[in-house]
Amino acid sequence: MIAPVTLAEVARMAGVSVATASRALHGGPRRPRDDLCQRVLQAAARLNYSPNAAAQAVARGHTNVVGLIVQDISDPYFSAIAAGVIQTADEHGAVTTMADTRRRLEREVEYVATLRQQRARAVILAGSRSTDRQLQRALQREIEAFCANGGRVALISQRQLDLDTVLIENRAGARALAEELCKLGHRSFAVLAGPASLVTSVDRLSGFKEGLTRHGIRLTPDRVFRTDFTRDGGYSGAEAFLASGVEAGCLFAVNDVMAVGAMAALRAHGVSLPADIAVAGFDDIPPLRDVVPSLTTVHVPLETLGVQAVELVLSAADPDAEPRVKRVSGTVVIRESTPALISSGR
Amino acid sequence: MIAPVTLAEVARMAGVSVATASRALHGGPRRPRDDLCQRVLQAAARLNYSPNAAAQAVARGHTNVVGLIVQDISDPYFSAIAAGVIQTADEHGAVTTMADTRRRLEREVEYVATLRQQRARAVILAGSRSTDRQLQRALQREIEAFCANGGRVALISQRQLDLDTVLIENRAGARALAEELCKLGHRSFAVLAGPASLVTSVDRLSGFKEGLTRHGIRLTPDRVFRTDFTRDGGYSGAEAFLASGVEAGCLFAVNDVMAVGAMAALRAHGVSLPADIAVAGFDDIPPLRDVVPSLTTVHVPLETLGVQAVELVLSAADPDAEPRVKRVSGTVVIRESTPALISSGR
DNA sequence: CTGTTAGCGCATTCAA
DNA sequence: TTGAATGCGCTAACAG
Repeated sequence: MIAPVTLAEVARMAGVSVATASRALHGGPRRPRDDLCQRVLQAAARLNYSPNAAAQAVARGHTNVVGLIVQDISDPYFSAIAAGVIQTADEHGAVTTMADTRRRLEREVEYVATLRQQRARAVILAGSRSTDRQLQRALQREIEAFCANGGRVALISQRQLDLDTVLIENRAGARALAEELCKLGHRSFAVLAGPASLVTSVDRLSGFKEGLTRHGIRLTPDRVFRTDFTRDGGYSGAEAFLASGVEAGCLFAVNDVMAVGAMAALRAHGVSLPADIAVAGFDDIPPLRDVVPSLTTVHVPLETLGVQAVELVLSAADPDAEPRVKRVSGTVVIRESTPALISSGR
Repeated sequence: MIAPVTLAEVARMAGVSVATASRALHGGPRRPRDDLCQRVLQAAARLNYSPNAAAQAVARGHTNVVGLIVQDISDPYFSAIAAGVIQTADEHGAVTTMADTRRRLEREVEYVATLRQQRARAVILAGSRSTDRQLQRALQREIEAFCANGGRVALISQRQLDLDTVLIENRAGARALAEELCKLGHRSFAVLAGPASLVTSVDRLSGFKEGLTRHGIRLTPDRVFRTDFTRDGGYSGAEAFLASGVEAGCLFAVNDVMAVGAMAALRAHGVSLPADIAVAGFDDIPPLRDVVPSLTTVHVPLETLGVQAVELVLSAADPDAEPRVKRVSGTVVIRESTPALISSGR
């Protein structure tokens, strides 16, 4: 391992001081004379010089690293968000570092700590917040420490901890979906919900209930099946639903991956879709385009979520101004999985 | 932005020198006396000290950053690999930085350069190599510069540039697939291939041809449709196939996302699957579980690919020993999309 | 076993 | 405009 070329070597070859070399390379306001700049640039090129980002960070006091923490990068929900984050950070000349909690929310705390060590310029926490107070406290402490050092933080999900956030209107979206389904003539429902500790799941569930209530329908507890917030969770949840004997004309899974898993389970058990039962999801993840029957859902501009989070976190902002909130609403998209019921009388 | 707590402050509070504080925090062989360690640890805790990773990197001469460069993180192929990389890097105490070329292979060069600035410990290039000589040269130059500084590099795809690589046996996999399809009784084929500049596509196509040849079938050029290596590419490719009037009983898409897109197109044009035509893909991406009819493909352990790449790149290795190659073979998985033909006489 | 000292590579203030 | 000097936070030889 040959030691990398340093600024000093470039300066020497160019016959100038390191200060001049530094300034020439930066091209800022304090630009040296043109001919000197040329010499430095040439020397740098000839030596194949590459500035040491770590050293720059130490000297300058901050990095250009954006940390992204997701729950599961192989989930299309998160990979879509990640695409937006990576792309946008890159456009801003920032580097994206990624951590994956594998759905173990308590690990978010560790990762924020790691990012603090990296002196990341910002961290973006994507995914549902937890209802666990203890966890909230721990995360808050860690984030405060991070922010105390000048770091910026943004949440993609719910407003919590008083931070910049890209807020997804889960409740309103689910409510609207429920109403649309009712208008389609559906009257009996069952829901595949995620863990009670996930705010996203809680919000979507309660929003859905509200929507039904407006149409005089009450969703009894025995019609709510809790499982993992994943495709497999949807699968087993649907099986539980089937085994329960609950009669429902429409099954709402609180997110698309669960809905897709549920459809697979239903199909595997001889239920034909959408003839025997209607199914709806939430998120409108990209791969949904190829699901058959096409799935009714609530569209959320996932990639945009990532873009906005980066813009929020990278935009110059008063150190302690009010946290900004970008509200993102979902749009109900009715597709083949929830056909209108002729008997609805509409 | 309050300046972060430094080691010096911790040392002062603990009443020891920075060297001692550093050693106490590291817990290496040169551990200070027990009581001193305690004092340091306590001071660090009380001050909520967080070591400056950038400074450590500068002093130590290297980072613990692993850079991952993918073509498209929202493609399940890459997100699965990324999951493996992130997870494994984390287990090794390394941080993963991610770049996404958005399928513009020439950007790999830029990203390697960026990673060199970060003084990343290693970089992993996932995705097909290019057949473009010029591009190969540029990338090689950049990688050599990176390696000259002690960085390690691993490729996930094809052996190229004489580097450690997790090699996917595309040709053999495609060949085996073709043979299996023939054994199933299929006799007329068409292929949806990617750009001729992608080695992965080229290899799979030629492997497939070889397999057919062994069964006395020749794949004429008019039966090969070139499109993008994406879901949409598969969609439009299938449309081109349909429009061409080519008769084929089985359509092979060189990767699963293309196959899925193709199935959508076929279906949209009134072709029923698998009755009217058989379809096969390659990779066995996770979301394939929920495709109907289930897709015949060549299974590749994607997440494992990422794991192995990290292990390759993070394992102590002689600086200039022979590049290591981990061969990963694909396994043909016959599913519903390619039913056996009764008329095959088997 | 602990403290002192000298860098690491770079940005930047302060003189010249 | 340019250069010399200082500091960033930390690690690692070196010395006591």
